[in-house]
Amino acid sequence: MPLEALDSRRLYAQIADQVATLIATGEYRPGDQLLSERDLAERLKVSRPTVREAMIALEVRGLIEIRVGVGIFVRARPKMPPAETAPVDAPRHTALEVTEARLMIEPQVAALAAERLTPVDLKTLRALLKKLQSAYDRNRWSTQADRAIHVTIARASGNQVMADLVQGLFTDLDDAVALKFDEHLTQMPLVRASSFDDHRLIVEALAGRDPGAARQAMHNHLASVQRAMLAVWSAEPAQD
Amino acid sequence: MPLEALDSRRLYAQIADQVATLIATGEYRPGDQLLSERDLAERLKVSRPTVREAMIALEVRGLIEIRVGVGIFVRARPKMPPAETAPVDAPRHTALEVTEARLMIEPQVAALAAERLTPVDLKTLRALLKKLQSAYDRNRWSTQADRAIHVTIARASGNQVMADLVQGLFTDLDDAVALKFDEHLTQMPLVRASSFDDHRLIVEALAGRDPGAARQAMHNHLASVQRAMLAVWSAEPAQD
DNA sequence: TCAGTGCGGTGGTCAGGCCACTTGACAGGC
DNA sequence: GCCTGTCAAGTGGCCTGACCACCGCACTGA
Repeated sequence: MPLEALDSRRLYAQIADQVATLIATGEYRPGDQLLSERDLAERLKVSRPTVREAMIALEVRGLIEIRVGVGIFVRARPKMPPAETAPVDAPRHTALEVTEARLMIEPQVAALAAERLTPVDLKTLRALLKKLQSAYDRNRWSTQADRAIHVTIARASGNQVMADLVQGLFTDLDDAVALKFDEHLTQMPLVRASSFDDHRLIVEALAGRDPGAARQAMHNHLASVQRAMLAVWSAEPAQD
Repeated sequence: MPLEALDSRRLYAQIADQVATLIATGEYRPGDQLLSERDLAERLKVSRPTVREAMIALEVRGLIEIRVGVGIFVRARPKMPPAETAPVDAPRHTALEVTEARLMIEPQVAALAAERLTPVDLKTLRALLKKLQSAYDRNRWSTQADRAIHVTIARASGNQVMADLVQGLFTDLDDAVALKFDEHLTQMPLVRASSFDDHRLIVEALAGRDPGAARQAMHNHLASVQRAMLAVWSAEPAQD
């Protein structure tokens, strides 16, 4: 007899594992709503604080999303095991925050890139712009080309740190909310037109090796993205 | 500008981040014992369950270890691959590049923080400044306090993305080269004096809630760090 | 028809309490 | 002197019961 030592583990961990298993096996599918904390507590014969601890553990692990006043939902998890360095709350980086961050960073990066970019960089940018245009001409939007332009500019700055940072920001945007915003872009011809023009101006400023113009162009672009985002948000608050 | 919704983050997350920052900046070192849950609750003016939630979040992240009946301890940093997007090879980010990146980012962050910082943030900054001074008075330099000031400012900006970014930059600096540079700081009274003064001016600008002054002060500081770095580099070329 | 509003459910947080565990001091037995 | 058992203090584990802020939605009145 192995002398007890069975479930000496803390209750919250046992519960968290149990739910994690249900998610892993597909019993709970992305988007599903879990029972409320009160119901879970009753069902599992534990107190609500203990359930909360388990939920927080799962949230930190990125498995669930807790929406205040609404409920607890299974998160879509397209990505790998979350690194421990990851921030505490799961959805903590909102699209709005990322945009604000981009607004602070990318204009500087663009200015630096204007001084340092190579002919190869410029060629790449022009190709991407063409790709953007071809989508635009078909009344569509190429998110891929859009992002590629920004990342290329960051790489052209010659600073690996900034390049990785900018690329990392886009990873944060791989999110239901952000993707929804992209859809809006596709739907609104005016926004699309202005966004396309923004990118054209940015590349032109870079081609002219004019740091000030590049900074300004990038700033204008992201500021208008931010405005559009706020408009969408206030007009149509949420919906998933 | 309606954008805010900063303090709406759950308490446990704020606490967890605060502690995580202290660990990241070296304020808390591996093996150190944290205050007891009860003491933390009292100190932070929150309830014990909230503290427990924060501790569980940190435990899940692998930052601390909770020993029943004993206390809570900072874990020795094992390995932890910094996210899947992070660079694979090690020394890819040089200290010089990181400094250039900081020069582009932190002045903006400081400006934002000047508009948004809370009285608590300011109190924290003043305490850190005092710590910096006490080291300075003994002809030494407190790298921990230095870093903590920068990270605190980033957190005070209210933008989690920027806060995490800045904190991440310091992780990049945990590097032989960077540490060597820090040693140089310790050795050069003039650099030390100027650096101390820089931090004082930055905090003053923040206290005055003057975004322009804060941006300028931060820029001056990092620019002089960059200059000192370049001087050291050219004077004593290689050696790694 | 549609903006306004109230209500029920949900998570967020709190206060206070009891329990089990760990540790270390200390007294008693060898 | 050294072991051993006891006991008290401190810590985390867990519970109860409560109040609040927020969200969604049905209902209501203009």
